[in-house]
This record gives sequence, structure tokens and C-alpha cells, in this order.
Amino acid sequence: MEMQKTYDPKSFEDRLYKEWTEKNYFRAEVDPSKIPFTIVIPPPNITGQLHLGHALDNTIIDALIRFKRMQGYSALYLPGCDHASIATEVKIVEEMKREGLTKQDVGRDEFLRRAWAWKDKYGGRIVEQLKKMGVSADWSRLAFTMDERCSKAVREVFVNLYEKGLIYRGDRIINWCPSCKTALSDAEVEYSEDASFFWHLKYPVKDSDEFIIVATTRPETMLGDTAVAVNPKDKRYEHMVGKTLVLPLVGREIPIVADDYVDMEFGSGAVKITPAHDPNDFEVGLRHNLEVIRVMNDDGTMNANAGKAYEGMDRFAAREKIVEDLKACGALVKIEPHAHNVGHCYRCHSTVEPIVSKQWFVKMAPLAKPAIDAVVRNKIHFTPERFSKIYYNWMEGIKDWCISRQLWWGHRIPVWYCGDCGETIVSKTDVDTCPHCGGKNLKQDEDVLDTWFSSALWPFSTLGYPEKTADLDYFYPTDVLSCGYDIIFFWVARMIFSGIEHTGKVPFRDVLLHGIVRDEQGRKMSKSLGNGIDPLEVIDEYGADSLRFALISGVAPGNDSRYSRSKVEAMRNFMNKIWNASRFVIMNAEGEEICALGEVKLTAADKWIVSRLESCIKEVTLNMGKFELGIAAGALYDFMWSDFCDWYIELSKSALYGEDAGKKKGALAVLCFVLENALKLLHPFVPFITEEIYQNLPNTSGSIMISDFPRYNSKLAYKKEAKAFEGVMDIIKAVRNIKTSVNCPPSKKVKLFVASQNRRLISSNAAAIMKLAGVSGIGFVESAAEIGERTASQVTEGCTVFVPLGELVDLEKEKARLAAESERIQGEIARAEGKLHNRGFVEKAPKNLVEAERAKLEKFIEMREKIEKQIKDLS
RNA sequence: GGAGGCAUAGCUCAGUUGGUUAGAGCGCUCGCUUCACAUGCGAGAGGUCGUAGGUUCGAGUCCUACUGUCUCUACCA
Repeated sequence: MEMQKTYDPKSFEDRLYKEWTEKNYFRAEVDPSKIPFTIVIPPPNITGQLHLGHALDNTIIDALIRFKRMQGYSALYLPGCDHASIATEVKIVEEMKREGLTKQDVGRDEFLRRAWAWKDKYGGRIVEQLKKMGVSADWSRLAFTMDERCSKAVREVFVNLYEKGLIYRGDRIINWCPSCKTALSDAEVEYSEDASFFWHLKYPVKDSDEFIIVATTRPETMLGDTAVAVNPKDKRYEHMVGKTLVLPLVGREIPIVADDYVDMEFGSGAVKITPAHDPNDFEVGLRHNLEVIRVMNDDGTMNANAGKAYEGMDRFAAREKIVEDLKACGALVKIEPHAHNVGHCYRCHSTVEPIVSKQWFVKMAPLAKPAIDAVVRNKIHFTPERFSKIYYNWMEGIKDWCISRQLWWGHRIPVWYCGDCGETIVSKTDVDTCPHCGGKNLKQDEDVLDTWFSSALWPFSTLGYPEKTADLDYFYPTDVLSCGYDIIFFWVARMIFSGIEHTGKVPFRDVLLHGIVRDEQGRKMSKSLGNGIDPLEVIDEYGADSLRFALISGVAPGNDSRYSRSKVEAMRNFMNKIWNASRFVIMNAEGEEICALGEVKLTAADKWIVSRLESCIKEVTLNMGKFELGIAAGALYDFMWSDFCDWYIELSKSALYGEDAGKKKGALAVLCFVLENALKLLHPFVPFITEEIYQNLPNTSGSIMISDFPRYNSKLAYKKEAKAFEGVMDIIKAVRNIKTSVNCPPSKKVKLFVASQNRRLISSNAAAIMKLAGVSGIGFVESAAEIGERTASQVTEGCTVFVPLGELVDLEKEKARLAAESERIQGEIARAEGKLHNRGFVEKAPKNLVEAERAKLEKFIEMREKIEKQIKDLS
């Protein structure tokens, strides 16, 4: 077939994806004759479309999956989406707002109908985007956190945890978002520093002239104060403990209590205690049996407990009014500027209010312990290793997990309350009769579960848990979990303890973390900055392979990277390079018989490129195994561009266009062999272009994606031969170098003379030298004197090359060039001598290194002598 | 407050258990209509590897301190 001159991904990417799908290549079968290899997708939220972070996720995972599939594993990439409870609900509320509707207007059923419609629309879009990326996911197993299977797992887990006493319901301080009107987990709160104030307040002691000064950053909460605490060791307040204070504005009498929580050094050493609105105060309240008075409604306005003067006011308006009123009654001592970290909702960014509320919690301590152990005992390994420390840090200090959300979109909590007898029924299946009193007056808990509750089960819920399915048995535990380090706590940690608790096995063996893809200036991509990049637009312009290779190359695990257009462009150029190299091979192979490598006689150049290929196979395989995809990709880039294109293809031309039929046959065999293998090595990274070319190669059949990944073959390593051939390459480089230095155009043919011990190697590669260096003929000499013409010369490791250029050679410039070279060599000699004169080095360093150093020294000394001779000959 | 990352060429970054002459892309300079590719070819310039110590025969790589920078985490009223 005729290949286009330039790489045009649009002409084949969609077609090939369709072909792969139709042939069912992505489907992973439960096949006892194969070893399973499983990765579950970090399920994208159905809130919108994919961004570059997803593109990176999926490139890494798809590369690993394709690599393993080619290596003969039953490789499963399990795709799916996350319902993203709060994030999606926020979106739908926004959408309804544009129609002038609220949740309450439409009711729960209609709201959920809209949510499912949203899911169908955006979930479908995400799948299409993943396909554009070339992801080889098993779409027959496409999952959704709220589908029947995952929902069943959620109920199973909830009930089991409840029965084990690991889920409880209680009044605790939680993070409340007054805008989303729901509780949030600790992980869902983002802190940022806001400029604020410390308000110092004076609370008078009852029936006395004494008073206590307390400071607060949230003055409106003083309406709910039920005590003031001091440190029991604090001499200043010793006499006041047990006395009563009169709360300004409110008039409530509150006790002074002693509690270790109070830091004597900080502020006045006295703390106002508001158990309903502060987590620490809540604990103090429990210890001292204090009343819990909530002064705020769920929407952030003040409630009746706040008193008539403030009831109904927004929390921030109330704050201003209260400060004014305190000032008026003389209770405000001073206002001090204070930079304060304020919590914000991670979805809507409203200021979060710590509020006491009745919520469902998961008891974390018993779950955290085995989850820590699993990593300590290396049942799960983090790459990079350092993230295990971050994981420990979080797991060890973990608090109970608030899992109930006052939302509608999500897994409704499987708990029913009997209106007749008050019984609480926790059940895996829907309940309509009270098992205690037989009454029918049952009401299901209104709340839904934290979205991460279901994602925590993802590696096994998607495989069929709690049923004992063949999939679960075969593909679980999964092998690698790859995602950004920003969701270690939200997701990775929770999957680990959930997997261990519910399946008795770790959910995966390796955690591969990648960094954040930032913009060109190193900023995080965000909607507010408008600096987000749509992967689809990049694919449209440059092709999926270019994007994939750009995302993966030059990036180390766990490190942030920057997206830049110029990088994608560079990789598109690389794709074009691959394309054209292949075009060259295919064009030359047209109508020719392609022999297997074993059927032809290999030249030195042939052995060299085969040798380079073998080391590339070794390096790629090794680094894929270590998750060093960036290094593997780099090795391929260099091999393909520098070794194969710049050198071997050029070398092959003299054989291809020459008269010797045997040599031509040999070159064709090698070209096809090397290209085929290189394409296979590249395929996990750039699936489309490699498939398109592979199917057009004369020596292949079928699809590259189900072909065998190349294996290192020591018989083809040709180490000695390759090394020897590099001597020929050095000669070519030397001639080019000389030509450039005397401003001789590359195309102008020159005569070449060589002084060398290895004339056979040079004469057998004469054609290559003449072609690549632009040489008209090669002669052998012992010294420059024999040439009888002015020459420019260069010394290589094995020989000296002379190029007679007559008047073109500027004697002074040539001398200077040789002197500079001599100086460089002299530096090397000094370095090597220094090492070898060091007794410690000679005695302690590995023998091979010492030997290598000796050989180097010898070589450099020889080179120096030759250069000096050249300099002498010139003068 | 606690923890971690990063600091290597003008820019963006690699550098895998310490061991060739520290690499790449982009940019820059010079030269090329060489029969796959100008999305290209050839030849170059450019780095005291943040600072100061230490370990070692040997440090970009390991240790300590410092400086700068980014991030996570906690949330002291």
C-alpha cells in the first residue's frame, strides 16, 4: 500500500480502535493457562470531561496493560466512572438553578431522574474520550459506582461493618457546608489562610468585680458558649475554677472549668468553650458534662438559640452585629489582626462550619492497623517509595470517618427507622416491615453515603463482590493501582483498609503514583484560571500517540510535570520520524523477498543495529517492570531516532542501492526485523501508529497488539562486533567534523586516508563510510607525509583519519583545532592517571573498573601521541 | 506545628543499587534542495549539578546543616 508522506493520525486512529474493538482484543478472559494482570481505572467523575490528569492516568495504565498483554498475561483493564455524589449534585443544582428550580421544588425522585440523565450523558462522553486516547480497556466490564453490582457491594459492606460495630451513628462535630447543606469528611475540607481577627472578649465573674478575657476568631459562636476553660496548673486562675461567669449579650451563667487542653502560654490562658461549634470544645464538653447549644441552622443562619436579636441572620452578618453589640456593652477588649486558616468545602469553596450533628461514622482505629501493616510488611508497595511515609503519617493519625451526606445523589444509607416502635433496622435488602413490632411505618434514612465509600470498594465491587464470581477469584487481588498522589487519602488508603477488611486480601500489590500535570508556567490547571487543556483538542491536532508519548516521556514516577505544546509537537515529530522510517523500509521491501535474520549473512553494520536493538529490549523490559515508563520511553526514542534512523537506515542504503544481491537481501532482512521489534517495543506507548505500520509490514501478519513482546536474545547481542563497528562510526564522524571545520559542504565528496591497525574492518565498510561521510575514495597510509597534500586530520580511538583539502585547509585553524583536542585528551589523561595513582582506588574499586581505567589511559595516551604528531607534521 | 518534594545547560526536565568524558527536548550558532522524513540532515556553543561541611578509593547520586521554592497534613482558642 501507498503510505502518505507525512504522519496523519486522523487517517487511521479511529479506524484501528474500531477494529480492535470488533475483534474483541480488549476482552480479558478468565484463562487458567495464563497469569492474570489487573488494573482498575481510577474512575473519573461523571461531572464533566477528561482533563490531562486523566490522560496521564490512562496512558500509564494502558501502557502497562498492553505491555503485559503482549507478554502473554490475561491483562484486564477494568474501566468505569464514579457517581461523585457531592460534585455531581452541585452541578445538577446549578443546572436546575438556571431553570429557576431548586431540589425541593422538584423532589427527590425527579432530582434523581435528572441525575441519571446526567450520568448517561457525561458517563458516555467520558467513555468516548477514553477510546480516543487509545485505551485498551475491557468495555464489556464497564462499571459505575452506582450500578447494581457496586450498590450491592456497598450495602453488603455497610451492613457487615455495622454488625461488627465498626459503623455507628452519633452526635459529633463534623464539617458542615452551609451551601451544599451537607456534612463533609475531614478529607473534603481544604484549608486556606484568610486574613481575619482575634476578638478579645471580657466575661465577668458573677457577683464579683473579676473577669476573664478570652479570644476568639468566630465571635458569633459565643452565643453558644457553655463554659470557659483554664489549665488546672494555671496559678492565675486557680481561685476562679468552679466559679460562674455571666455570658455577655446572652446573660447565661456558665462555669469556669479546668482542663488540660488549655495551653497556658497561648493568649490569656482562658478559652471560651462552645461544644456545638468546635471539635476541641466538644471534647472538653464531654469531659465536663457541658450543655451543647447549637446556635446555627444548616444554612448558616443563626437559630432561635442565638436569641431574638440574631435569629435568622446570616452567620457573617451576625458576626458583625455581635461584635458591635459586645463593643456597646463593654465586653470587647480589643481586636487584633490574625491570619487564620479557614476550612472550605472542596466542592463549592464556602467556609465550612464545624457543627455538632447526628451522622454516621466508620470507626477507623481497627481498620487502620492492618492497613498500615500491609504496607509495613510489603504486601503493598508504593512507587515511589517515599509515599509510604505519607500514607503512614495519615493512617496513624486517622480519626473516625463521617460517611453520611445530606445529599440525594448517591447510595442511600441502608437503614430504616420504625415509626411505631423506634427500632433501627440495618439491612442489605429493602425493608417494609419492622422485624421488631411488625409495623409498616418504616422510613429509610434520608441521607446518602460519602462518594468515597463506594470508590473504596472499587477493586472488588467491580469484579462481583460479594458474590464469589470467577472474575473475583481470578483477577483479584489486582496488580497495580495507578493514580495521582493527590488522592492517596481519599481513595488509595480507603481501598487498602476496605480490601483487607472485606476480602481478607490486599486490593493490589503495587501502588504507582504519578504527579500533577501542570500548565506551561507550572501552575495547577483549574477552571478558575482557565488554563485547563482538553486532551481531545490535543489529540485532534497532533494525534493520541503524540499526546501519550509527550505525557510519559521525561517524567519520573511521583513527580509533577508540565504540559507544553512544544513537547507534544516534538513527539508528533517523533511519530513522523517513525512513520517515515517505516515508509522507507516498506517502500524498499516492496516486491522483494524478506528473509528471516538467520537466513542472511550479517554485515558489521547489521550486527551493530541488532545489538543496539537487543540492549533496547533489555532496557525497556527492565524499566517497564520498575514502572520507570519515562526511562523506557526515552530509550525507545533514542534507539529509534539516533540508532535506527540516523545511522542504520543511512548505512543500509549502500546495500539497498548497491549491486550485491546478497547484501541487499541482508539489509532488507535486518531492516524488517529491527523495525518490527522496535514497533512492538513502542506499541504500549503509541498503540495507533505502531499498529498501522505493523499491518503494512511485509514480514508480519495480524495485529501488533496481540503479538508477542520482544524478548532479549543474548545470541543477538553481538557485543564485540558492535563495539568494533563503532570504530567505523567514529571515522565517519571524524570526516564530517573535519568537513564542517573547514566549511566544506557535506555534499562535496572528499578523498579519505586512514592510518589504522584494522584495515579489514575499514575496507569491508568502505561503502558505508563513503556514503555517510561523503567520501569519494579511501586510501590507507602510515602517516600524513605519504599523502603529499595538505590534510586536516582527526584522531579516533582506533585510527587517524586524514582529509586532503588542499587550499581549503587553514593551517593555523587546523593547528588550533588539534591543540584543543590535544588539551581535552590531556585532561582525560590527567583524570585517569589521578585515579590510577590513587592507591585506594586501585585496591578497593572493583577490578573491572580499574582495568577499564587502565585501558582508557592507554588509549588516551596513544591518541595524544598521534595528535602531537599531527601538530608537528603541520609545522 | 508536623511531614515530604524540588533546586542539574537560556527554558522544561531525565540521570534507575555511588563508578565511562553529566544527557534529552525546545531555544541558540554555523552549514546543508544527500534519492523515508525541512514535522528533516550534519557540525557546534552552552553546566564549578543551590551553599557549606561530612562519609567514601570515588558523590549530581548517600549523611548533616543552611538558603530558596513548592506541596501535603494539623488546625491552638
